[in-house]
Amino acid sequence: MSSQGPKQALFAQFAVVAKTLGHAHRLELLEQMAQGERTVEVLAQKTGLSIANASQHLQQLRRAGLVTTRREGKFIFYRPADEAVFDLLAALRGIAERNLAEVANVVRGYFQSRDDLEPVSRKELLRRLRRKSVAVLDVRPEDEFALGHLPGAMNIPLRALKARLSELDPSLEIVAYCRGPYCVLSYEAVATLRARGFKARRLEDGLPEWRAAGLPVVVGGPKGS
Amino acid sequence: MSSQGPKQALFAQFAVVAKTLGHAHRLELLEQMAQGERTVEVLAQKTGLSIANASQHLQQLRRAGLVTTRREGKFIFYRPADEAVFDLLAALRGIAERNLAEVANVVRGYFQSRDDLEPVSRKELLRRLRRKSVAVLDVRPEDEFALGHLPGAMNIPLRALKARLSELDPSLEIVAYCRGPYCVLSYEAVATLRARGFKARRLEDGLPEWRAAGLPVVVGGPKGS
DNA sequence: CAGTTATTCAATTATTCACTTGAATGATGA
DNA sequence: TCATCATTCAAGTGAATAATTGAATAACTG
Repeated sequence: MSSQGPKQALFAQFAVVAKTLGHAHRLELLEQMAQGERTVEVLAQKTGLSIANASQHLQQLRRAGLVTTRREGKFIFYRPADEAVFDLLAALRGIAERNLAEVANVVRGYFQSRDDLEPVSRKELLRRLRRKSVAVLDVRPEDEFALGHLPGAMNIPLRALKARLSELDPSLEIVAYCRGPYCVLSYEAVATLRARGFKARRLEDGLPEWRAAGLPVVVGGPKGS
Repeated sequence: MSSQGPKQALFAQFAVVAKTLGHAHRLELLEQMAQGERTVEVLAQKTGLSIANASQHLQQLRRAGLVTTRREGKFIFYRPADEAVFDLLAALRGIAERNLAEVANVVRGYFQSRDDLEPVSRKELLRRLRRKSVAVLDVRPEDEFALGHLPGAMNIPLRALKARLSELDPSLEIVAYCRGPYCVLSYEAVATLRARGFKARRLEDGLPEWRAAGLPVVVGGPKGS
C-alpha cells in the first residue's frame, strides 16, 4: 500500500510530518521549544502532561523530523529541528485564522476584546529602541527569559507584575511581549498596566517570531546559568 | 476536555488543520487542485480514489479551511482556499527533505539519479524567454494545461512525447515543467529528450510554484473551454 | 559497584479514522 | 413532473492512535 511510485512514497512521508503536527499537545510542546531548548521534564511540567506522555509525543516529533535532541549529562534537551518549523506553524495559524470561523471567533472574542490597539511592529520597536523612547517588558516566566530575550528587555513575569509596578518608569511607554501571537500573558499585562495608568502596548507576536525574523536575541539573565 | 483556555482552543483548531493535511491522499488531492480547480469526479479519477472516498476527503479539507468550493450547474469545483496553503506545503516538503532520511533517499535515489543537472530557475527562464533563446514545454495532460500554463509554453503530454518529437525545434534548448518539485513527468521528459539528442533541462518546481511566485499564467488552450 | 535520576519502552484500553456500501440531496433537462 | 447525473450522507467494519501504567535503559554520584 505504500509504494506505487516515488511520488506516493514522498506524499506518505509528508503526511507523517503533517499528522505529527496534528495534535494540540504537540503544538503546545513546539511552542514551548520555540522559546528555547528544554528537557522532557520541564516540557512536561509546562504543558501539564505526564512525563511519559510528553516523552512519547516528543519522540513522535523527533521521528517526524520536527525536533532534534542534544544530550547533556542525564538530561536530554529538545529543540525545533529546522527554521522551517516556524514557517509551518505560521502558515497553519494563518490558514486557521482566515478560514475557520471558530478560530476567528476566539481571536475576536478573546484577544481583540482585550486589546483593540494595533500591536507595535518589530520594525517600529527597533527604531524606538535606538531612540530609547520605550521600555521593553518580557512578561514570561524567568526561566524562559533566561533562555533568550529581546535586547534591553526587563523581565517581570505576569504573576509578579502587580507587585513590581514600582520598577517601571511611568514616563516611558511600555512594550510588552511573551511567547507568540496567541500567548495571553502580554494581553493581560497590557490590560493590567493600562488600568494602573501606564501607557502600554503589545509587541506583534512574540520572541520566537522575533528570532525567526533574524533580529538579535540576548541569552542569560539574573537567574540564568 | 476542549476548553481550558483560549490558547488550548486555538491549538486544537490548528491541530485540525494539520491533521487534515496528514494523509497521503489528501496531499495528492491538494497537488491536483494546485494545478487548477477541479470537480470531485475528475479529482477522484486523477488520484485513483473512489468518488465517495474522494468526496469524504475533500469535505475534510473543506472543514479544515484548506479548500473552498464553487457550484456550477451540477458540478462542484474544489480549489485551495488560501495562498498560504502553498506555503504550508512548501514548508512541509522542506522539513521532510532535510530531516527525514527516507525522503532524502527517495529524492537522491529516484530524482537526482535521473537528472543531475541543476534545474532552470524561474528567474533565468524569464530572462531567456525575453530573448526567445528557449522553448518551454509543458508535459502535463492536456486538461491540466488548459487550466493554466506558462506564457508561450507548448503542450505535449509525456505519453505523447515520443510520437511528437518532430514538433520540437532541435536548435533551441528545451525547458520542461510539470506539476511540482516531485512530479516525475518532467524528469521523464528530459531523459527522453536528451536520449534523442535534444538539449533539455527542467524548470525548478512546477506550475503552482510559478503562479505562487506571482508570475504570469495563461488560461485556456487547444481543447480548453 | 550500587544507588539515583532522567528518559524511554512495552502492554493495555478507549477513542478516532479510513474505506466501502447503498441510500439521499440538489440541480438539470425532457 | 420525472428521470438523470454529480455529489453527499449514514452506517458498519477493520485499522490506527492516544494516554496510562509499570518496567527497563542510560548516564551520573557516592
